[in-house]
Amino acid sequence: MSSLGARPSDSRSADTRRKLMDGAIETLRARGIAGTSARAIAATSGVNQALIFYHFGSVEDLVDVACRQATAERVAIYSPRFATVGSLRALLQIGREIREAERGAGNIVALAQVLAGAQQDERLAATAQDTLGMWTTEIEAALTRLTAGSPVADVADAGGLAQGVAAAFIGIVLYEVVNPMGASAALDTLEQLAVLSEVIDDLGPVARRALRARVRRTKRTAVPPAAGEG
Amino acid sequence: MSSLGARPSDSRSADTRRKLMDGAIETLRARGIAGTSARAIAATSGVNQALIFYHFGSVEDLVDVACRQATAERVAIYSPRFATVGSLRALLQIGREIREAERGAGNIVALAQVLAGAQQDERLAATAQDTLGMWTTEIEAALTRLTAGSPVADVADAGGLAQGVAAAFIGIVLYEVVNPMGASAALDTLEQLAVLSEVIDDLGPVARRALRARVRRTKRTAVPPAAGEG
DNA sequence: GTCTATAGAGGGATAGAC
DNA sequence: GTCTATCCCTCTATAGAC
Repeated sequence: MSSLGARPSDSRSADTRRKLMDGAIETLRARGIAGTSARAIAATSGVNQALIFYHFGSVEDLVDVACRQATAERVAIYSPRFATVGSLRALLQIGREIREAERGAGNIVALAQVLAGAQQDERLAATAQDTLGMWTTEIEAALTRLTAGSPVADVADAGGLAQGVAAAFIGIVLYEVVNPMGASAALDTLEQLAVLSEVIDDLGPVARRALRARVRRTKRTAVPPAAGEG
Repeated sequence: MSSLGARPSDSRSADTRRKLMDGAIETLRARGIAGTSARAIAATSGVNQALIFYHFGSVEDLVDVACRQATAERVAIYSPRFATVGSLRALLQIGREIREAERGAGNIVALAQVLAGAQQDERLAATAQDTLGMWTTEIEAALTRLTAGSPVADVADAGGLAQGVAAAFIGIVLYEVVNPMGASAALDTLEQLAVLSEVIDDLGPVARRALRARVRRTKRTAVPPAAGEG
């Protein structure tokens, strides 16, 4: 109301908070979990270092809030596409686009860093669980819808598959910096496995029934030991 | 020869180097890439901090040498099994056992930390590339052998699949701390996808030929867009 | 709400005694 | 080859001026 005196929800304050949250993600991306210090975030944000503690209490708290916010925004962008995607390959295509977009903006890379830090820090573990959960929820819903009635659904439950896909995605993003060609090949392979599932869905009813029966039978058998083992 | 005066290759020196290499891996596992300092490694190893710089030059150099050595030793243990494994499911079973064994010793967890650090550090990137390469070489050889003549080989090249499997494995190991149940479900799902490939291999020649033709056709078609997209 | 300055802990790396 | 002691840097977090 008054032109002087900042209110708690002042736009200047909100602006500072926003700059720090963006700066935290950018710092995670560019300098990793080990390099994400209060000083580094402040420098990236163009904000005084002491304001991190004034607004968020600690660096960890800032990282937590920033990741939740950034991930929620990213997921919201892709959510309509997850909800309407028409095939497993198209789902993987969304994955490719997210990966491409993230090469610039870098939110997945930031999440990967948080996940690495989560191994030693319960605070970061909670952040990682919740933010990754935002993605897996979308993926699981899409997978459930797309595999309904397919023999693939007999073989893999959507929840486990979604978590596996998300974890694999993180691994591939990390691996990409080390070996860009390898990461590409890995994604191509995932896509081709999706082709396989489409092919299976397109089989005639007779072949499909035979396949389904065989899946049930094979799932019950033990893993055959390798040659030379007891 | 003489009982006094340490030679360069003295057993005491070798012992110190060994303690530091083991300590570096253990520190990576327990405290993460961010917590792997010279002081922390020295404390874990029970060795004076200054000896890290005397023997290895820098902390990064020690981490590099330690990872290469530890990974080579681990790979050597599993190499005979990779070489004789008889099915994709049995291959995944090896993966499960490695994961179980690593939960205690922690070499894969250490590699995951190096991979996270590799995003910002070229030295660690080289370490990560080479050590992960030791694993993917084994996996690729096994996959090439196991998918020879199978329709799966038409769909996924062994190199890309091996890199994808290794990257996914790292992702799952990282995810495990955050969500143990989810990581288990992810591995179960991978195993069940392997079942699917066995089922495909067991199809009769007619169904197999049809499958193969359809794979070729589908690989050429574009991804159908989701509803509501341009 | 934002800033400067600083306390106090921990970091890499080295000098020099033994 | 090993150890102590130390330099100088960066870190988190806070106190206090504005």
